[in-house]
Amino acid sequence: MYTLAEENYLKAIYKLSLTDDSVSTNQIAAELCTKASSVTDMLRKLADKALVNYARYQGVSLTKAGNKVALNIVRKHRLWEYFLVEKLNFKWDEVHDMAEEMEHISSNELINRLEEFMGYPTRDPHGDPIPDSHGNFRAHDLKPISTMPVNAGGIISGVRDHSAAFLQYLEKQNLVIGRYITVKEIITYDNTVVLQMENKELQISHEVANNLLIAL
Amino acid sequence: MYTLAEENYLKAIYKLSLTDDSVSTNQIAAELCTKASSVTDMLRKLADKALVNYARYQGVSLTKAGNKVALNIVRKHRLWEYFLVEKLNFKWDEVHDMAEEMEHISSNELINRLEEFMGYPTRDPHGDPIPDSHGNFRAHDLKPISTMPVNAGGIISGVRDHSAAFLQYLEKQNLVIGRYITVKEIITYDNTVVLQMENKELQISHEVANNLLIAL
DNA sequence: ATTTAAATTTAGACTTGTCTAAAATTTTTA
DNA sequence: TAAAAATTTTAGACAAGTCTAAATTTAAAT
Ligand SMILES: [Mn+2]
Ligand SMILES: [Mn+2]
Ligand SMILES: [Mn+2]
Ligand SMILES: [Mn+2]
Repeated sequence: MYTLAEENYLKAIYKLSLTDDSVSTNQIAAELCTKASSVTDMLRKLADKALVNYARYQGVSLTKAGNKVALNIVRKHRLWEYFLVEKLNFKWDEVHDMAEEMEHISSNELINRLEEFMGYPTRDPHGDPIPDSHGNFRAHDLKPISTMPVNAGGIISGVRDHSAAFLQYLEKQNLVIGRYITVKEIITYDNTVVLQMENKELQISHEVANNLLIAL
Repeated sequence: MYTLAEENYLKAIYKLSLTDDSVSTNQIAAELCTKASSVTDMLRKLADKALVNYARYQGVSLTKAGNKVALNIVRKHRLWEYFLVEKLNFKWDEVHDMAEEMEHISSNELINRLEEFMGYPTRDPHGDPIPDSHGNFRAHDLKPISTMPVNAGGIISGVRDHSAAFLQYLEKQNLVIGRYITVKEIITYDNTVVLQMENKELQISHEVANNLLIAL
């Protein structure tokens, strides 16, 4: 239905739209590791197909149709990531690039059957919600550990940084999805957070605390 | 590593090489539903990359390197088909087009894990052999039913025609992989073959008998 | 309110893969 | 073996997607 490039642009705009209302040409270029001029060309094409609202120099947003396409790609990406981790025993830091290819397999019937095969999971390995076949999902309220007060506790439920390096660090420290932690102390000097975990105490930098999400 | 187009050409040449020693431009064009001029262009590129032996007007064959690439694509195609049928409950006539896309997912680690997950199957849903990770497979000796003499028996083990229409017909008649049949009679008028199956007698046309394979 | 800087778009070019139409080569047939 | 037919290749064009460099527009700073 849509080309690989179109799908990647729509997904990038979707992702950037989560934090910004209108998305800029340069933001998209950075997200896709491409050049602003290439982005402009594609935005014209997507606007012609009524997938984005675009007026030159004014930024871009997804139309209803564009949002639907983007959500379906996100759905496929996250279901394949779940498959790779739960069925093929990959680690959570290994699956992104593979899912990046697999999300473009066109058949919706295939992805629906895969979803059924896996028992209708609602979160991918990184804690991100998996849209159902109608594009609906429950966006859970998460906040970074860096915003928690001393003595507050919660369950690790997501990450902001999906890089392999960060995920590997978390895994090593046992900071994985589902684990309960409490904030024991915040060191004012550099905002290092001292966490109390099940059996040990652990200090994490503000940077890490800012990228690790807790369920409200 | 290789583009989608390159992979499709290599696979087509591989397939055609099974019956012919040297493959012609027109054969490839027919196989890929493209034009002879497009094929010529690609053959030059593949020859530059040392994936095919090509001298203009002389036909083409795969080099060792090209054969290895082609076999890996065939391996992926057949493992994904097996997955779709055995794990996601698709019918054998529904999986080809999906596998046609999935065979281009690049990760070999992924396909090796998938193979392990499924218990190292050796045949795809259509009876075709699945090459292992080194490209080795046992090419079984099969012959069409149309070559069997009266009273000969054997196990249905493969098909020559992979079209959905043919596969659906076979399924309907219970002529599926693994079933034992004997040739009861051959009607000389039009070479219709009368089969004795477990519980019933069935007449199949010469055309069908020619596309349905029995293990020797 | 100008000037400067940053962001964005346009112009023009390039690559991959495809096509049609014409030319060249090989194969077939007479 | 020479003409006819079929196959294959070349020439030239096009669409998708990308890039660099230059021009335009918007935003920021004097
Ligand atoms: Mn991912
Ligand atoms: Mn994810
Ligand atoms: Mn197939
Ligand atoms: Mn098959």
